[in-house]
Amino acid sequence: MVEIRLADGKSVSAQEGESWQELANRLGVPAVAVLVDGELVDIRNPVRSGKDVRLLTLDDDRATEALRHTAAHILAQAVRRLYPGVKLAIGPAISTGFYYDFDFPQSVSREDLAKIEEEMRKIVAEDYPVERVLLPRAEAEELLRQEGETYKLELLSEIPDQEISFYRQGEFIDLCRGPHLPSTGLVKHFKLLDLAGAYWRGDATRVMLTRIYGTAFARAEALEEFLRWREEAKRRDHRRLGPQLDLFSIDNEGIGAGLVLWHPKGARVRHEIERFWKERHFAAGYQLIYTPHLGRANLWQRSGHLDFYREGMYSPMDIEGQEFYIKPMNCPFHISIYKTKTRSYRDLPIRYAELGTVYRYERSGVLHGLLRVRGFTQDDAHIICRPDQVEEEIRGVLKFALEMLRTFGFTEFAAHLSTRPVKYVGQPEDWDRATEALRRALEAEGLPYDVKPGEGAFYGPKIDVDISDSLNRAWQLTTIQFDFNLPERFDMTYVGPDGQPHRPYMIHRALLGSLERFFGILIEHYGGAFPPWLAPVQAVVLPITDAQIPYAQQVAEKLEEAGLRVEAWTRGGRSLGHQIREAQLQKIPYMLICGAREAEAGQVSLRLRTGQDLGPQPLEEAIRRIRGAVESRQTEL
RNA sequence: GCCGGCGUAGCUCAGUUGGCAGAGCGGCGGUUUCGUAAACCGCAGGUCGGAGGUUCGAUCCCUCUCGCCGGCUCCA
Repeated sequence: MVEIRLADGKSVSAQEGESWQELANRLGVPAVAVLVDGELVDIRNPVRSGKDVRLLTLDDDRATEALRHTAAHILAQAVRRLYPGVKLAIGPAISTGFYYDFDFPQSVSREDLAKIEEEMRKIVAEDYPVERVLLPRAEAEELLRQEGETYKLELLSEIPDQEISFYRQGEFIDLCRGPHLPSTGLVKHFKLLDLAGAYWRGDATRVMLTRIYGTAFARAEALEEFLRWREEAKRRDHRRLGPQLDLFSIDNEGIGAGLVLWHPKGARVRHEIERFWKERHFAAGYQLIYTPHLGRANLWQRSGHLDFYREGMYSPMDIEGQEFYIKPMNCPFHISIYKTKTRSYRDLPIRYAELGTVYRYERSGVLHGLLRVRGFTQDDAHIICRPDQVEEEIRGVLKFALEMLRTFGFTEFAAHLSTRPVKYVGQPEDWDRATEALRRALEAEGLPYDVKPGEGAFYGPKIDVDISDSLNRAWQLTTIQFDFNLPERFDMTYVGPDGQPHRPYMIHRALLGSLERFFGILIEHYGGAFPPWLAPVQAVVLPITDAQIPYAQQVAEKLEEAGLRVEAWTRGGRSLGHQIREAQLQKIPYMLICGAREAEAGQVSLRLRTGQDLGPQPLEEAIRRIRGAVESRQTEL
């Protein structure tokens, strides 16, 4: 007998060898999968004891993974029917749906997706039961060999088990771990989305397969919502909004891929970001520094970059017989400043901050608007401190980071703590102290985090903070990393109370990541409609007829005197509706409308970007409102 | 880099089964002076991404090249 404790606290007992399906039937639950102590399990599997067992029905979000996995199999089955000779690779469920990788005998394009989807609908209508089949290893191998599934054979060779699980639906059978839904008829709401190349096992030295992406949901509304979400993401794409709002451009042919041109409006946003960033850094005890873009080969030799980071660096240039490299990182320069004199324990902590522009080689195919570029400015800083200061410093940085991100309108965070990998430098005691400091800082801030064991860099443990944007997409921004490598390599020291040299701790951190990437994320988060303090143009003055042009100019001057970024649209000949539409498309937060009545009374009619009409009011009142929103750096108008 | 798709006016896009290159928006000139998301008329604007080839003739077909978009393990 097996004792099973259900989520509602009740316990049930089941026969040894009984399946979850039989148990669910006995309890009258229309379950399609099971969650046993947090692990998704196939409903056909034999029962096992568990402390927290949930029988999942189709509409349970936690069953979605099984639903999508089954959808992937239906895709593979359809492709098999339509393209004899195709070989199957892998087809998992992913966070946004599922995919399946194929080796097609012929080339397949997007236009073929409709045909494949149609075949999938037939398979759903045919409603095959999905059976789990356990085969002895030899038989499994024989089956795959018969089918010519060379990729599956490779996967099989890596499975240690002697009994191999397959899933069968109709004429289709696939090597698969599961779990799956009980039948294909349950996959009602799905759509194929995309087609792309993907290396077998993600390895660029191996063959290129064709990957078909799709998604599936239990409810039609959820699928529709997902498709709407995708459309919205497309609409907010910073690569579309950037040129549209005249924020930036990238001239691949004229200048080079991955190199960003900041137009006046984008540069204004950047300036406001930098201004705020510097103000806060000074307040937090950082010292601002500037360092060059080039450094001699021996610098990069000593830092180890030439040994470990060469593929990310550009070829050296020759200057009077000396090799120079353009910098991929700022650290060696910061360290060089530290080393210009003897440092006392009393001098620490030292916090050097720089908006440092670096250049890194990225393969052409991975470049992506502002999010992945070859030249970018890191909001970099290095904290050099004594062992007894580590904890306070880390807490300070984390708190500082969250404060800054909140000001930019991000409120949802998730952190990751990455610990010591197998290959590492430095002393284990240092690693432990550093890791503990990171952990305690996360707890002090009440930040939810997960631990990624062994995921730290070879030179130190780290915290990464992801934000989630207005479309619920996660972006990694802040990173706080210990470095036990460079202080050693550069022999950084401070003189302790004992008069002896000691090795300081060095913490490397970036809060926003890079200004380019952060700007791209901001554009998408706000859909180009920046909060007033960041908006390149904060207000626009619109004269209703040409007679109000002089008044509009006066109004604009008043706003300028109040320190606001304002445009007066005085070219004339445009209807109010036209001007409003224009201002709306440019996402200018405030529109000050001047007609004859307003000019007469020294008023303006205030319209917000949100479409809200606040009506006529004294000019001073409008200015007060706008200044208030700007100075408080609030996200609302 | 690799696989698939795509490059036509400043922008969004039509189009030609190989025969003088099209619209809307934007720009410019004029008319209109207008109350909360597009007034009206006219004009200019193109090496049809680039190079080579096939052809009487290429934006269209072929080859190469440059660039863009989607993607390149969330392990069966």
